[in-house]
Amino acid sequence: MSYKDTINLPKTKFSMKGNLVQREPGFLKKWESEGLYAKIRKARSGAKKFILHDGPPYPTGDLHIGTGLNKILKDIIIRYFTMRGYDAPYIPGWDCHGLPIEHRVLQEIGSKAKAMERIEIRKKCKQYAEKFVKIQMKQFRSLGVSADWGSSYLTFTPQYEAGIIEVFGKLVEKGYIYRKLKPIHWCMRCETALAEAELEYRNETSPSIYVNFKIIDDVSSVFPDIGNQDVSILIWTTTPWTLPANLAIALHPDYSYRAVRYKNPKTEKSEVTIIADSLVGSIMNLLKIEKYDLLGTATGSSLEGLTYQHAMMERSGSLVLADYVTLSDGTGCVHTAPGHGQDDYVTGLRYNMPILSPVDKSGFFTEEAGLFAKQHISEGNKSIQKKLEELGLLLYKDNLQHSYPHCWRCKEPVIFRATEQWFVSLDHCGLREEVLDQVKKTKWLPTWGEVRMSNMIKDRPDWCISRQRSWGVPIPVFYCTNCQETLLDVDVVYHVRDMFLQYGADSWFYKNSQEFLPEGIKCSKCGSATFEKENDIFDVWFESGSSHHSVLHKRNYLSFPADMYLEGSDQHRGWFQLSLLPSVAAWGCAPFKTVLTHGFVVDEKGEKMSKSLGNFVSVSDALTELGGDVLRLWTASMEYRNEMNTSRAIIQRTSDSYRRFRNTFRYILGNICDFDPKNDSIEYEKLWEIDKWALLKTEKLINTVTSAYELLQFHRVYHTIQNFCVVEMSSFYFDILKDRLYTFSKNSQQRRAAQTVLHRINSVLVRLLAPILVYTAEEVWMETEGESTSVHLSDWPEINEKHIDEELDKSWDKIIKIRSDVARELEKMRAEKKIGNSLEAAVALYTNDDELFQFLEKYHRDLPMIFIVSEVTISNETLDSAHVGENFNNLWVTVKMSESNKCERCWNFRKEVGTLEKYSSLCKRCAEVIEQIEV
RNA sequence: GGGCCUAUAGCUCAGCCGGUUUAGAGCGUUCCCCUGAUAAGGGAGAGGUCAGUGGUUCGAAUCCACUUAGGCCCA
Repeated sequence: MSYKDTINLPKTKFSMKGNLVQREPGFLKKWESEGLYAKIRKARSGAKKFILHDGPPYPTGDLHIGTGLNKILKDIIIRYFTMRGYDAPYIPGWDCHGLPIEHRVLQEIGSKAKAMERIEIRKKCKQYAEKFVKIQMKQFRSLGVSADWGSSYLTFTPQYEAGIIEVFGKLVEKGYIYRKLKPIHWCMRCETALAEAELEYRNETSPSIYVNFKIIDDVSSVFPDIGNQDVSILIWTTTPWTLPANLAIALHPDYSYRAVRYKNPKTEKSEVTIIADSLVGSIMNLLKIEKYDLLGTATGSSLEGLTYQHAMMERSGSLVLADYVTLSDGTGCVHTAPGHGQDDYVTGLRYNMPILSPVDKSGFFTEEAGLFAKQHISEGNKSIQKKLEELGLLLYKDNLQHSYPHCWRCKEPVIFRATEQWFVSLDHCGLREEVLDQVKKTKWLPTWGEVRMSNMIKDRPDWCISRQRSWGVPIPVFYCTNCQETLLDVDVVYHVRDMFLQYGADSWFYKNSQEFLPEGIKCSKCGSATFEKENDIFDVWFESGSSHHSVLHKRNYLSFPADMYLEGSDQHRGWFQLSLLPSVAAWGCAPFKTVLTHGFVVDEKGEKMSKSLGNFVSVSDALTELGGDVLRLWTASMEYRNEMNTSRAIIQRTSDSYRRFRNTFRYILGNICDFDPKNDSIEYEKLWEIDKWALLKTEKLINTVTSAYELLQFHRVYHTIQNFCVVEMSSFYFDILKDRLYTFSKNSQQRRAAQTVLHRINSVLVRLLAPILVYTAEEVWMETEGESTSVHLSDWPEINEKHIDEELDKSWDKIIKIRSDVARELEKMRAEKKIGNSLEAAVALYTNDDELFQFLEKYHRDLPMIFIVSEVTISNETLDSAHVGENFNNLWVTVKMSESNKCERCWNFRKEVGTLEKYSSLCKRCAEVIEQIEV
C-alpha cells in the first residue's frame, strides 16, 4: 500500500468543468417539475411584499443582449429580496400590440394587405406576437430568470385590454381627453401618425428656395422711400410643398426689417422686397445681386397685420409676429403653414387661423391645394418651384443637407400633417404640476433620473394617444351617423370595457356598433340613435403605460404602486414617463416608488451595437456558447448605471472568472465530502487561530456583500467575492489547509476543525452567490443539502457576531505581510534553483524590533504551516540589506534547503524522518496516523 | 442645437465632500515552482503622464471651465 492512499484527498462529483450549456437545462427542468416558484411563494406567503413590476418588451425577434441583461438584473434583485425574507412575486410581461409587429406582418403579407380585413391582419399580428413571446420566454427562462411564467401578462388578452379601457375611462371621467385637428408627424408610406419616439433623425437633402410674396396693403406709411412701386416680402423654405398651405408670414417683433430695391437677375425688372436688415448683405450676395438700394427699415411689430397675395393661391395672408423667428438662416420672414408645423400651428391658433392641411394620408394634395390637387407632394415640390419660376417669384434655389425626421420603421422622411387626433391634456386640472410633484416623491436611481424626468415633463406637449393602425386596442369612441357628433361618454367607455373583457378587443372589428353601446344612448346634438365606431387605436405606449392598472391593480397578490420599475435609461421618455402620466391622472400617484435605470450595452469601443456594424451580441449566441450563469455573472460584474462595453471576448473573460468561483466550491466540496456538520463540527473555542481568522473574514464578507446588494451594486458583490475566493481563500487559507486536511487522520479534531470552517464558508458563499449564479449555486447546494432542497428556498446568511475579532484580524494582516516577504525570498532561492517545492525550505527570520520579535515568537509554532515550509527559526539579530523585507524594514529573511529528510507521506522535511523504527520514511506525525489506520 | 450621463492599467472595477513619499484590486499577460484542488494550484514581475487643455490651491485622478470621444433622450 502506497502512502498516497492513506491521505485524505478531496473527493467530489462536483466537476471542475461547468459544462453549463449541457447542465443548466436539467436544473430548469427540475425546478419546473418540482414547482420551485410556487414553493417559494408558499414559503414567503404572508411576508412583506416586494413588487418589481416588469416592463414589457416587444415580442419581435431574438432577445438583444441588453434585454437579457435587463431581465437578469431584475432577477438578481428579486432573488436577493426573496432570500431576505420578502414575498417578491414576479410577473413578466410582453407589449404585444403596436406598429413594429404590424409592420413586419404587413411586410410578410406584401401587397395583398390592402385588400385584407383589419381583423385578418390582427389575427396574423397576434400569431406573430405569440410566436415570439414563446421564443423570448424560452430564452429568458434559460437565463435562469425565476418568474410566474404561466401567468405572464400579455397586452392582447381581454383582461389586460379591459384594463386599458378602464384607465381611459378614468381619464375621460376627469376630462383629460380631447380631440383636435393638429399637425403631427405623419408617415405617408405607413399612413400613420408617428409618436416622437418613432422618429429617427437622419441627414436629408431638401430644396432650399427663396420666394417673394407680394404685399397688397399700402406700405408707404412704414416705408416712405419706396414710392409707388410694388413691394414683396421674401421668405425661405426647404419644403416647397407646404407653400399651398401658407396662411401667414411670421416676423420677429423686435427685429429690424429693411426694404431693398434691386434688379431681378432673371426678369431684369426693378423690384422691392422686405427682409431682415441684418441679413441684407448675405442674401444679396447669395442672390448674386451686386447693386441694390437700401430703402427704409421698420420693426417687425410695426409690420404686423399687413396682408399679402399668396403666390399661387387665390387668397391673401397676413404678417404675424412670433418669438421663435431667428436670424440664423433664411430671411427673417418665416413661411407659416399652421397645418404643417408645430410652431406654425401654435402661431395659427394665436391668430385664429384655420389649420389648413391640403395633403391626404398618402401624401397627395387634396382639392384644397388648387392647381396641384392630386399630385404627390414629392412631385409637388418640383411643380411648385416651376410655377414660382414662371411667375418670377422664385428668386433663388439650391439644395440643403440637414437633419430631418424619418419614420423609424420604413426609414422614409416624414411630414407634418394636420389630422383629427385624440389627446391627453397635460395642463387640464394642473396635471403637469401634479406629475412633477410625483416625480419629486419618487426615488430615482441614479439620482439624475429625477432631473431628466422633470425636464421632460416640463416641456412635453399634450400626449397624442391615437394611431391610425390595425394592431392595437380601439379607442372606445363613437360618431353619430347622422350629424358626425362625437360620442365620448364614460358610461359608453365602461360598457365597451365590459365587452372587451368578455370578447376581447377583436370584437370591435366584427361586432356592430350597437353591441358596444348601452341601451338608450342618443346623440346629444341630433337625437339620432345610430353611431359608428372610431377607427383609431391607442398608441401602444398607452397600453404598456396602463400596466400598473391591468396588472398591479388587477392581481390581488401584487400591489400598487410598485416598489420598483427597472429599465434602460431610454425608458425615461418611454415607459417610465408614459406610465407616470396616466397613473397620476387616473389615481393621483406615481405607479412606482423607486425607478432604477441601467445604461446601454455598447461594443468594446463604447459604440452603439447594431446588426449592420457586426458588433452585435445576441442572447441566444451567448447562451449556447457559454451558458446562463456566465451571462449572469457578466451582468453582475459590470457597473450597470453607465454604458456597458461588451463583446464576445469580454463575456469570455467572465467565463474565466466563473471557473475560479467554481473551483473554490470544488475545493471545499471535495474536502468536506466525509464531513457531517451535525456530528463532526468542532466548537469555535477549539478551532485553530487561522480557522478563526477564516471565519472572521467570512463574516466580513457577508457584511460587505450584503451592503453591496442593498445598494444594488452587484459589481461590488462580484469583485468582493472574487477577491475573497482568490486572495483570502485559494492562495492563503486553502493552500495552508491542505496539509491538515490531507495528512491528519480523518477523524482528528484538527481536520474536523478545518472542515467545520470550510462547511461554514461554503454555506455562506453559496447563498451570497445564489442570486447571481442560480444554477451553480443550486448544484453546490445539492451536494451538501441533498437533492430535495433548493438554495433558492434558503434564507440570507446571517453574520455570526461571535466570529468577529478585530485584534485577530490585525494580527493576521501582519502575518500575511510577513508571509509575503518570505515568499519573495523563497522565490529568489527558486530562481537560483536552490529549492523547488516550498516545503524543501528552512526559513530563518531576523529582527531587531522587540515587538516584532515577540510577535514572531508568539506564532513560532504555526509559522511553518503558514509559510508552507518545513522549518522556521527566529532570531533577534540583524542581517545585511540583501535580505531585508519589503513590508518590514526591520525584518530579514533567509531561506536555505532543509537539512532534514522528506517525509514520504506529508512531504514535510523532518529531523526524525529515517529514525523511526517501524516507519523509516515517515515523520512522527504521519507515523501516528498510519499506526491508527492500521489498528 | 437642447436635456441627462460617461471617460482611471489589455479587461472588469476601487479610489473622487483635495493632502499617508512609487494611483490600488482581481482577471489577463510574462517568467518561475508544484504535480496529492491537476484542462487545477502557488509565487514573482511587467503594465497607468488617472481622455486632453486651462484654471482654483501650498497641494487635484479627486473642485471649476473648456475641448475631444462616446452613450441615452429630444429638436
